Amino acid sequence: MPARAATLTDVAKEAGVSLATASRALNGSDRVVRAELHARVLEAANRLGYTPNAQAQSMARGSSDLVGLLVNDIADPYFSTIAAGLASAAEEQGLLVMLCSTGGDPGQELELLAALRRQRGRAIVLAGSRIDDRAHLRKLSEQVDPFIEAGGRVAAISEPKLPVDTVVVDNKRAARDLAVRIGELGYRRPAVLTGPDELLVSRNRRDGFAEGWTGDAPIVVADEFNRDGGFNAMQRLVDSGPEVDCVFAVNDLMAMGAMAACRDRGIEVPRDLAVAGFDDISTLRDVTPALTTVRLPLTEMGRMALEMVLNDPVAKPRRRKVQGEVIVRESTPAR
Amino acid sequence: MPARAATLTDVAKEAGVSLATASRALNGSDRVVRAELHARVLEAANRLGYTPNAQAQSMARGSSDLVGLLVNDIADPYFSTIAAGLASAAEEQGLLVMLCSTGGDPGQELELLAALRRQRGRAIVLAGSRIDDRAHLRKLSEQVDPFIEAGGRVAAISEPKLPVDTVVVDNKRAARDLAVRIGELGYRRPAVLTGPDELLVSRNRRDGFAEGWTGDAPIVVADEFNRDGGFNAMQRLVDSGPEVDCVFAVNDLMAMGAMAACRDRGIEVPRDLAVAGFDDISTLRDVTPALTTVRLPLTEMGRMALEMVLNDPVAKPRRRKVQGEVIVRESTPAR
DNA sequence: ACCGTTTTGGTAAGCGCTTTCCTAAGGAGC
DNA sequence: GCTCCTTAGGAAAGCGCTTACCAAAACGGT
Repeated sequence: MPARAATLTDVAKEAGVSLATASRALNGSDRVVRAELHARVLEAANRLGYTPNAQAQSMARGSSDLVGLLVNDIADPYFSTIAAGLASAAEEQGLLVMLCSTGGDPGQELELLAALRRQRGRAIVLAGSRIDDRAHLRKLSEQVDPFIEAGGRVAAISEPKLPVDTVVVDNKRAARDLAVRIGELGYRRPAVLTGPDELLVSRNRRDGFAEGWTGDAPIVVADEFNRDGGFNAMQRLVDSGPEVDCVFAVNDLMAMGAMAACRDRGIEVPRDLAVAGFDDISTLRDVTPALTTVRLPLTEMGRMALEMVLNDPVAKPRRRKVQGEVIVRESTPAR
Repeated sequence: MPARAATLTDVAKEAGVSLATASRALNGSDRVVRAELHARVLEAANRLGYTPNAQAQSMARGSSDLVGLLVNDIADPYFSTIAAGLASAAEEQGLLVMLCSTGGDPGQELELLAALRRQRGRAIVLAGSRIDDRAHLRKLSEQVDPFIEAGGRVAAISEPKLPVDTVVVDNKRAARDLAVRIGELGYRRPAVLTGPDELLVSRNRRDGFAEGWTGDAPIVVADEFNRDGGFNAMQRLVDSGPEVDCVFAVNDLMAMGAMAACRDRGIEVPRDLAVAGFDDISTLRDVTPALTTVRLPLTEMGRMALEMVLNDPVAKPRRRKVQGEVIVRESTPAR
């Protein structure tokens, strides 16, 4: 028993036909093979348990059926939901997804992007949050540009900082809408728990909220862009003791952290303090009090990105704006 | 400007050396290249923006740096956490992960497994929950066996139904432990919300709980293995109106659904009814009431699977048992 | 000065496919 | 019966690499 898989050559030999015929019979081609031979080849392939070698096919055909997906953290429900959408769309197209998780580290992001490039996939989707760092953006471009130059396709799901097709969430506007609704509900003194300043998502959500807010400028507390960041930011906010009747955390995970911090401090949500989040993570839809948030079509965004990246390339990068929908729930009752 | 990436041949030409020398200089080899030539090649590669073609390398070397990961649903936090662990371990090894999400459909699983096989990755990790279906298991084996025969490696994270290295969660025992704790806390009439009977995880958790329970056999209500399943099962349980003081949902998502159903029906958790889950999904650690559950080292399990699958193959499939840890929280207060 | 070892660069044979060309055979048309 | 198409199989040239294998040069020892 050979420790190697059957090759097309083996199949051809077994069927008593030429390599070319075997190829034509098995792996779709416009050329027709006589029915009898066709059957013989199929049978031989079956007998040998032949599976085409996709790598060799890509080489020979000059086109691969792999697409790369680069996310900040696949364990984060935001990204895993996007990934699910993209993966299901990819599957429909007969494509395979190569997944990379950067951990939010720009250096890592570059390295993984390079790895993805090496694989010569058909396309790469960048779903990491963009960081406002010119040097890093330039380095990204240095990877992305030649890949595109060589016929690869790239799309992003993020703030539109790279000159590629981008699914861009209108964070600012959604946050503005949220601020307006919060105001309408009768709140007067909001605080914003935000992520690091370099993170564009975080910044835009914060700024959007501030824009939409008509009263005094909200207090802003920054920390990490995750659950613990929300927890810590909330603690600091409480400790610094300003009067606040409502807290907007720039994502649902931070909001959960914030609510946990409230619990620790004996603050009851929403009686003593209202809380709102952003993203509408599905896993969190059943928490109590139900979280006011901004719903994003995450699955759809994954699909859209794949669709864009497979479309015929156009000279000018497309932008596809996605609007978030404010969902008011119990965590911000009318005052 | 050519619409194709620079190849090693281009680099060799540019540097005025042979293809072999360029290869040796750029892509690690035991053969040494004189410093001067080495520098010249590096420079040329740089000038041309050369990126090795990983597919071609795999072909030539006869070994790839891709590993496949097959999960039920990457949007499910259970799997996305495992994926995160596996991805980070893969990254450390310089491997790339190909991700497939089956949606729990066995047919899909087979198809995606075939796709993964075609890619001739170094290894494949099956993280889907095993279904108790001989025919399907046989079909899986028909894909797995030849892949292994041909030098591929396969591991699973699931119930040990396939003859491959497996990370197996001791679901039965953990559920038993949980049942014991629930009993100790003073509960007398538990119900179990379980998934479909074919799903082994679900069955083992249910059976384990029953084993550990010393009183009358718990009522069992089956539905889907997800949030909505928990919701529906809970509704049915309530409507059928038996006396129950505690509900064990076989995973956290079902538990969340169950709690939501309780809320709908005006049942207060944990005052009127206690609820426990399984998995300890990190996103849900801050819900109120805090959920009693069984903690699983999901990230670690992903890493373990990769480690196993990269280890030297041994004749006998290894089993690496993982124990869950019962975490009692507010949702099951002592009575 | 000579022979046996190291270096170290190059040549060419693959890896498993697809696809272009070529050629032989069969059919149509007159 | 002959030419002109059409059809279908096969030979072989790649795709972009790695890696035997070979050969030339440099080196060491005597």
